[in-house]
Amino acid sequence: MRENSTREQIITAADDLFYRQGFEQTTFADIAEAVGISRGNFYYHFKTKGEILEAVIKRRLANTQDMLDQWEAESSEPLERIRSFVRILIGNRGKIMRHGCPVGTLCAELAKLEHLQRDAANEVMTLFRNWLRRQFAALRHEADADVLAMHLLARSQGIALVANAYQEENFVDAEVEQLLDWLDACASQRTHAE
Amino acid sequence: MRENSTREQIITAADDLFYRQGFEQTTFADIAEAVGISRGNFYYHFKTKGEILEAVIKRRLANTQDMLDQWEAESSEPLERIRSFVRILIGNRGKIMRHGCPVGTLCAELAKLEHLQRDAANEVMTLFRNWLRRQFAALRHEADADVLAMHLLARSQGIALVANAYQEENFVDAEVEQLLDWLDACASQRTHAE
DNA sequence: CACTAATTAGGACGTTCGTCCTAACACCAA
DNA sequence: TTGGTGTTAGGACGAACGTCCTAATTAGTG
Repeated sequence: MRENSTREQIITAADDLFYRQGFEQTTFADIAEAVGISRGNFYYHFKTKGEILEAVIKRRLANTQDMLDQWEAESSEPLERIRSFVRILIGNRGKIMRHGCPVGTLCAELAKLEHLQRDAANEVMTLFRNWLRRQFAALRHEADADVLAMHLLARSQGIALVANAYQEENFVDAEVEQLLDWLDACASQRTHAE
Repeated sequence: MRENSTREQIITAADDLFYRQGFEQTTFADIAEAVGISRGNFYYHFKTKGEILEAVIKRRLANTQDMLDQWEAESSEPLERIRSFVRILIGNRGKIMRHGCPVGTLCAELAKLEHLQRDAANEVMTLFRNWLRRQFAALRHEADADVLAMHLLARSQGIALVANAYQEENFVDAEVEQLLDWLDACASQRTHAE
């Protein structure tokens, strides 16, 4: 159960390759080369390619949950917490322009394949959705918290997809600023309305 | 050069299958079965699978251009023209929930494959981008016409991607309404500012 | 050290796919 | 009818892939 076990290395390499090349496009040979092990060795750790995907999604779920927990720990202000979410578009700007959003691109690919793990991939997005919903609810937006969460999700996904297509840095920056403005308006609107 | 030639039928079937299953996931056998011809017959019309994709994108470019031209012909008001763009999210809501946006999903897939036709796929999106830019410019938003066009593109793509993941009709409707409100604010803001 | 279980390497196997060849068929002009 | 061109069917071919088996190696335990 050590951290750098072969199994963990396989998941790490697969996670990266699934993101950069997509699930279907990534072969056992690709992962084997990245880890530095034999191709036949896979069967001992994972019976099928789907099991590797399952493990990758499981790890992404855990990592995402950790990140969300950290954002909650770093600030008690829901507004600031949501800003942390928006800012990952800046922090990961380079990666997003090259390969898109890891969450969105995987959901999109598995949706087209009507893959068994489709629901599992969606769970990662749902993790963000529910977390954002709780933050908006804490912002006194109980009634439309889910609508706002979905809106922010969609805006982020749209930015990532278009950024991936055109690779224009300024676009991401400008959109993030608009998103932060929208967020401020969102917060103050409810504060003044009471 | 007749309309229902085998070549045209192949492009039609490939267009549909690429949309529903993705490019990589669609095989020659799939297309052959859909058209009702032999698998070996492809080589006479297209040398490679990439050539089929090329023809499909070419047709999509033409169809898109026709649609944009029609929107321009139907109304002389740029605001109303842009509304036509937004409303395709409603008109194609069912298809989008099932398979995503044809433009966005193809761009996303080819970006991951670093495919040769990647730029060609982006051209379809650019067709919308430039058309929207011209409409916003006509709305007295000359200075930020491209920024607004990109914003609308991203919003639309985000809605399509999230709708595809969650398949919630209400979400699409609510987002489209917000988009139309944003559009109205966009138009009146500039009108009142002069 | 000896023995057992865990782990790995290498490759076989069957399938699927894109590509390509060739013989046969259809249509049309002379 | 005859000849030629356009079109189609069927299958061959090699490569790539996921899967699976087995022998060899390593690590852990008494």
